[in-house]
Amino acid sequence: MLTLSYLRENTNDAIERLSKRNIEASPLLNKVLELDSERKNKQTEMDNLLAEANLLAKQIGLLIKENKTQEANKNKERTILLKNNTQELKTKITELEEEIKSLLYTLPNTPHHSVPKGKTADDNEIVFTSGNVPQLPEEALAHWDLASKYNLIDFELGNKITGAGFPVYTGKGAKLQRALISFFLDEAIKAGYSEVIPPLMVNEASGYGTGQLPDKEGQMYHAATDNFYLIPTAEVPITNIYRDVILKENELPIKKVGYTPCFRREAGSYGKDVRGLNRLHQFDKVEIVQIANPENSYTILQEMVEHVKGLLTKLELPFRTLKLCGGDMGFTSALTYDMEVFSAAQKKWLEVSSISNFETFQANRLKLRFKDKTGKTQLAHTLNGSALALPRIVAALLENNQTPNGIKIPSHLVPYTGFELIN
RNA sequence: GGAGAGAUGGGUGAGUGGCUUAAACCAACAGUUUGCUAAACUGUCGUAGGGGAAACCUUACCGGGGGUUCGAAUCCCCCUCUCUCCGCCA
Repeated sequence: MLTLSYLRENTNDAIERLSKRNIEASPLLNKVLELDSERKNKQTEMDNLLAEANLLAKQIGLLIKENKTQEANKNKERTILLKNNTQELKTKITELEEEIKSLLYTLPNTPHHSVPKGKTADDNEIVFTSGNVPQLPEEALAHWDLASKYNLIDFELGNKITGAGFPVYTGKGAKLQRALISFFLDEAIKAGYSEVIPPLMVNEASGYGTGQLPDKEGQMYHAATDNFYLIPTAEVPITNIYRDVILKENELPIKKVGYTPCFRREAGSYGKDVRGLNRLHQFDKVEIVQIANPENSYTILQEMVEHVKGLLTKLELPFRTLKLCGGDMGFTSALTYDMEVFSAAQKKWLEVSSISNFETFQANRLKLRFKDKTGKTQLAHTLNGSALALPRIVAALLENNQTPNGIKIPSHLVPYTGFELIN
């Protein structure tokens, strides 16, 4: 949620930035500012009445002690009158606050000034490309065929146990999952992140904190009896560690990494690019999260991008980095880089990571703040990125590294798998 | 699932209707002293809203929501959570 003070003081800046998302925000912002100033007036009015009532209440106490009952009763009448008036004001103020909040909830984050204009994924900017696209022979197999040829993943079995999008990994397929998870975690720890294993279900407050609620309610699995949500990403529980927290400046940046399964309903995306590992309801992901001083959060974003590039390089996968355009960026992000690997048999770029700076958008909802040098409390910046999401990495590894003798494991991964070849 | 006890500031913890402007201690921060560290001493030390150029003034907040009262951390009702014991169970 954008902060009111930012919108008040930088109205035109906000309108300009939001226009990159193809949003005409000025009518809504004017409405918000109008309601806000009305709220302030009512607040002042109410405070004055309450101040007088507080004073009278104190006097009544003294008067009763001195047995001046008559005067005390006179004051009582006046106080009752004041209280009645404050109650109306209170109701009005609450209404105004609710209205402002519900309007603000509909506004996405303001894009960073470097975000390109654009409407769809086609308008994203390719900022970096690495590695050569492998040329596979005619008879090369897609990963779902390789998965069944070598007994790595059983999609049908998952279908039986749960449903579509819940694969069962078996044998070397299972070991490969575990190897990738350990590799990603170790690399992150080497880069200074500290590991956490968070809960896989979160309560409503956490969902609101990172912005999945109320925006993407339908995308999360919901355990209705207890009103818990299955996490769509480790970002939710890990960032919420710092909900309602005031950090010291010297504690920043905070760097956390966590592996979790992720659960996504993917409502509305059936039938489109869902074959094999391309889109699942449950998948594994290692997530990096940082909480940063606003002064250097964009340096940190670059550092996170470099970290993920390093992972893909070590896995010897051809990849490219995209800077997302305004129209394709997530609701809560100010700047997002996507990482895509090339899956050689499908002949497609697959998104395997999304790295974003949310600036204060999440921190505002989370009430995640720090005390700066001058002793002032201000909102921190939150950032996160996948490092990495497993299924599409596996898809690319299987397809790109297939040979007549089997599938070759990249050398950096061999210490984790314990085998060099899947055959 | 059953029974009981609780929830007060960064922490411990006092506070049963006005003397609370939430005590006291600890932690933290700044300073004095010191060759350095420690100790001691002095001071500062919640969050949010409103007013003000500022000093400052003011309002709300003692798990959450409602109520009683001129006045509530304190009394009443509802909810949530935590702890202890019992039952079930990895």
